[in-house]
Amino acid sequence: MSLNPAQRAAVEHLDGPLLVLAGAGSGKTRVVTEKLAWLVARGFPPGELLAITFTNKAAREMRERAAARLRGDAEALTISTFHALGLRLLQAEARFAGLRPGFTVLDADDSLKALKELAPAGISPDNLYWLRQTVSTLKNAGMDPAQALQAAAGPRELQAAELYGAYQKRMTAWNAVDFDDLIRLPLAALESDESLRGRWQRRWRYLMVDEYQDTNGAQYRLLKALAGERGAFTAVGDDDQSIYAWRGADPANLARLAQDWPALRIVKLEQNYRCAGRILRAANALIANNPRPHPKTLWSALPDGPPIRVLACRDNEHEAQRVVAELVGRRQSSGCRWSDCAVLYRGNHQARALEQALRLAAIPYQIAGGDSLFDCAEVRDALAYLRLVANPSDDGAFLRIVNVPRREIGATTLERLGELAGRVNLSLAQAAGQDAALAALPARASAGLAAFEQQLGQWRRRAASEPADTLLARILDEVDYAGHIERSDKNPDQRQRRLRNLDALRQILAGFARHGRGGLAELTQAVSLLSERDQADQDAVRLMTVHSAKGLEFRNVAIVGLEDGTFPHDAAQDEGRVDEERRLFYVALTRAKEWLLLSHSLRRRRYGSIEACTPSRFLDELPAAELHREGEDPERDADHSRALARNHLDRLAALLGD
DNA sequence: ACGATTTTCAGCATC
DNA sequence: TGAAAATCGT
Repeated sequence: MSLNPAQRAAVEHLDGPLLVLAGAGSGKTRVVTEKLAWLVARGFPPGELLAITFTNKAAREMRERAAARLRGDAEALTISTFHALGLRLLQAEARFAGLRPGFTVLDADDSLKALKELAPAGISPDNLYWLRQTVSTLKNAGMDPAQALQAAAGPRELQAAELYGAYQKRMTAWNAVDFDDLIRLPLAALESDESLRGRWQRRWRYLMVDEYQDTNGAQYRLLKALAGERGAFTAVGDDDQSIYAWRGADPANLARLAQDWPALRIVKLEQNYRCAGRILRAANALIANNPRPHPKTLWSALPDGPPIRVLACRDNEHEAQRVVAELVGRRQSSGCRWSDCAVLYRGNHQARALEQALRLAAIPYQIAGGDSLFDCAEVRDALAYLRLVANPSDDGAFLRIVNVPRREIGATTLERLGELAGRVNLSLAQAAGQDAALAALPARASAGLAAFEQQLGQWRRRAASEPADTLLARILDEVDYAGHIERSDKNPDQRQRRLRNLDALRQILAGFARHGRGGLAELTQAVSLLSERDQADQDAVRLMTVHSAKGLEFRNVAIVGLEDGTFPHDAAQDEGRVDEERRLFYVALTRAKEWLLLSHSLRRRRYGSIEACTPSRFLDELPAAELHREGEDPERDADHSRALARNHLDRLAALLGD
């Protein structure tokens, strides 16, 4: 299949900066991979091409597509998330950021803990939340603590700036950075040092940025610093799919491109290769209600497809049952797999009713999103052990596991140890290895600490020769972590799950170790950036929020909970936020390739009480001619019950057959 | 210091 | 409604 004219123009434009406004399903990933291939064909060494994405998943997918297209050349490409790129810069230029090699990358949880300790005692959660948000905003504006202090406009801002300073001081002491620093510190280094900037600008001769509309201020400046005057880059994005403003994404970065590079060329990709004609017309009509600086009209050469149906249901249980019944019917009539079906919703809690209905119907399902492997306490504990082995100054890791499993080292001991460590400018783990510090503590406490320190020393010696996964297994065994799980968790299923999680982590580490390069420090740094969810390729209906469906496509899509207050969400009252809700609904609609089902209920249980609700205003923005609105239909429900029963019997027969 | 009970609160979620 | 945090009672 060849490229269409717009795609070709995007691929072959080399003369100056390019912004590709890629509509939903317009073959954006294809353009990116083709462009990489084209650049290589034009004589760009693959090692000097850089493609930036936002998620590890997107990076992995792009790497796969590039490998399929470019074969061996793909290995030399740099395909990386913004944060992994920042980490790479920071590892290479650690001293510019005042870091020692082998620094730690703290995840959100650990950095919050640090912040909490530095905030005034007894601070209200609201205030803490605000402070954390503000510190993060300051960092994403590229400000350092001194600049933040200068810019502080009121007493609250001043408090935030002071907290930022204390926090950053602690991070330096820990030889640690947080996620925001992975952008901010390389950016500060590049912006302040011209020769450094020149060096990195020469390192990559051409840049590609995916999902450009999701960039925040700091990411934009990083891109600008790397691209430099010559503007050798292609940014690919879709302003109509900008749904992360609440997370700091700044759509104004689109306009900023044209300001900073007047030679910017804009190419629109408007042919959609994904959605049936009807679905696309509905999506176009909806998004036309938004203010749009670069209006696009998507068109599709695909057939119209089946009608788009709108179900009015009694309540959300009824809604879930009807949607599930429709999926059963759709599967039977179209012969699709369960995994061709997705049910999308606005908020995670809406999954519950669907889950119940699917379980009742014995249909396999898979809930995407939610908790990743790296959110589990046991995995975080295990990583903390490795971090501490790799980096004795990692106080965060030390505090996390010094008493897990129990070593009779309580808060009082740690406070004393902290004091002593601070006085001689050592980390907690280092202080625990000093006789002088130990002598100042009660005998029982110092004995426990000394024993722990000794164990650490042994692991550290092992770490030189042993791969991380075996080392981890050894550590967990020696501290009897299994026993700790046994004691702390009463539920046997939970215990099983925890052990499995640890095993999964070990396999990930083994995978990393097999790929070779890097010591334990590099490895723990890299792992802390992962948040991969194991997406087994099972044949199951996908349940997910619209946000997590972005970038995906399914033959059959149901969107539930289309009620005012749910979608658009209550909290999006002011117009600007309704626009983003509308884009979100636009994203939801354009996930569907063939079949689209929309549903809303007339009553909804909300915070315990039941209330009546009206259909989403977005439904009225869709062209009525493309919709089949259906109320309750007892006859159809009866049909569906029969279909469900048949489905049960089929499954039973299949089970017995095996 | 811990487990049981009461109160509170409610969005999406990347690295 | 239900989960998580806060508080109570030992």
